[in-house]
Amino acid sequence: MYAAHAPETRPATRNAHNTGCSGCAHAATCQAGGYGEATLSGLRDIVERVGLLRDGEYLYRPRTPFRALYAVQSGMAKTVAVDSSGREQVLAFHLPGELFALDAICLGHHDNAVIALGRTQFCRFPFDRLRCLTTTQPDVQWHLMHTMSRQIHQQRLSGGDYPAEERMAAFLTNLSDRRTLLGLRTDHLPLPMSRADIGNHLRLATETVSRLLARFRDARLIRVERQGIEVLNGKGLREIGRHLLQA
Amino acid sequence: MYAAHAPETRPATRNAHNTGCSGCAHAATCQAGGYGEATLSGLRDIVERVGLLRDGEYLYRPRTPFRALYAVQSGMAKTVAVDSSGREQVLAFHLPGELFALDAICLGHHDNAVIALGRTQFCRFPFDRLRCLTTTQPDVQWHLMHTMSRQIHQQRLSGGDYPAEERMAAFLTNLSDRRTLLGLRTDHLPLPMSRADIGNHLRLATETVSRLLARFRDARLIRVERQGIEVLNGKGLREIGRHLLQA
DNA sequence: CGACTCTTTGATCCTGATCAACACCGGTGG
DNA sequence: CCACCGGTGTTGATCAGGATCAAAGAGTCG
Repeated sequence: MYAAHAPETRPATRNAHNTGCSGCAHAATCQAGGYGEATLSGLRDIVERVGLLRDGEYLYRPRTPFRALYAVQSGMAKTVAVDSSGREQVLAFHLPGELFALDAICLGHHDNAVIALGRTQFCRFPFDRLRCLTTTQPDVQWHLMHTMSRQIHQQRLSGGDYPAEERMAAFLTNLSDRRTLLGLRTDHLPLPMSRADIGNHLRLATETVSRLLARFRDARLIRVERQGIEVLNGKGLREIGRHLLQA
Repeated sequence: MYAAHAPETRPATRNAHNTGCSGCAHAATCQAGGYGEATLSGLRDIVERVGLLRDGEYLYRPRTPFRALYAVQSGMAKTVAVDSSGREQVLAFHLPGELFALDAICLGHHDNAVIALGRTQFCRFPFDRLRCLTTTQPDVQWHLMHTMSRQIHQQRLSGGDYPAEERMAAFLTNLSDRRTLLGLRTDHLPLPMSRADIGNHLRLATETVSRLLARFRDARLIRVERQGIEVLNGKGLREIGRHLLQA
């Protein structure tokens, strides 16, 4: 609950006409609106901007009606599910351009929460408009399906039964790879989430996260900072996590 | 490897005109072709039947080009991924009517295998025809998206960090619930997969699977048989796995 | 029947969780 | 400016859930 101190927020939603994708640093690689720039331009017309949200603020909460898909525009966010006993599970961390809330389509409402990690802005794709688009533009439809397929594919990796060290290394390498796709630096990985969040996501105790980072530090693989790490030996890190990667 | 003894098979593919969905016991509840019977009839025209495959035979293997989506028609199947070190991971078990291979859409090829558990028949939906359908029939498109969303949603459950006993109970209850949807008996659950498969899927050693089943037996929750279990107290089972269920 | 595989049960071990204590940082107010 | 304070991160000591090792029982198929 440490990062969820903010009360229910109704963040400002501005129309895209003010802030189109043309000014977005990730427009070219955005999984939500990007890819073929000309062909998918329909998406750019329906996108809205949400935010700015600050650390710990909610984009949406469980039991909220499903109205739109989202992507991070800048910053970072986490998806958190809460089970019947109140235990939280960090399902994913989202980087700019990565589409989420796809799981809510079949339910009609969100059954998990999305919370900003640090100052974060979002792109919002109203679903009714999206449905109109997909019926008229087959490539938008195809693109969405592609994205959903990718998500089904990716999730399978996180289920595996691998030692803690390998899961940790794979997690960091995966983050690095996703940043590469976005054209961001990979010698330094910001980790705006808490150690508890990382541990929860990887099924590890926070103490174990600390210890593993310390172990990687002692092996000269990384330099540990409070809100991130500096990658000294990405190859070595990838080697440790290789079994979990690229499937 | 015990259940993968069969050599590469080229199972007979018959056209649907011979064996339409009208004769299928699961037509009404089939997640692939069913739901609205009249509206989605387009799917019925493109479906082909594959099989009969026997225990351990492959429907497809990794690195096979992606040409179609599949569903189980009768019997049961498992999806198995193999990582770079050769270790296998059982990603899912498939019951009749459940669509799979959705993860291959984004890759263009299958990166895991589907293997029959006992005598099993499959429905095959050629993807090029499916794409044609979705462009002309919005409800087919919507249906597919719905199914993919559901799969994204479901998978998140299997990632959680819960004690072995809860995972096992949740697994059995989940199987039971899925059978309920299909209108099948739930007082007896066939388990045509090996204990090793179950354990792999749940991140448990086969010995632990055995011990947990024995524990449930001693608690009068189930009666253990070789290829399945008899459910004596489904409520009790659900109670143990409640944290993992229904999210 | 006999060879083989799968399952069950028991004994021991080990990875990572839990418990505990301390260090660090950021903010607040004296 | 520094003392204080609460939240977060690190490190050490102990514990336990489930893995692994080992061996015997139960189907299955020749």
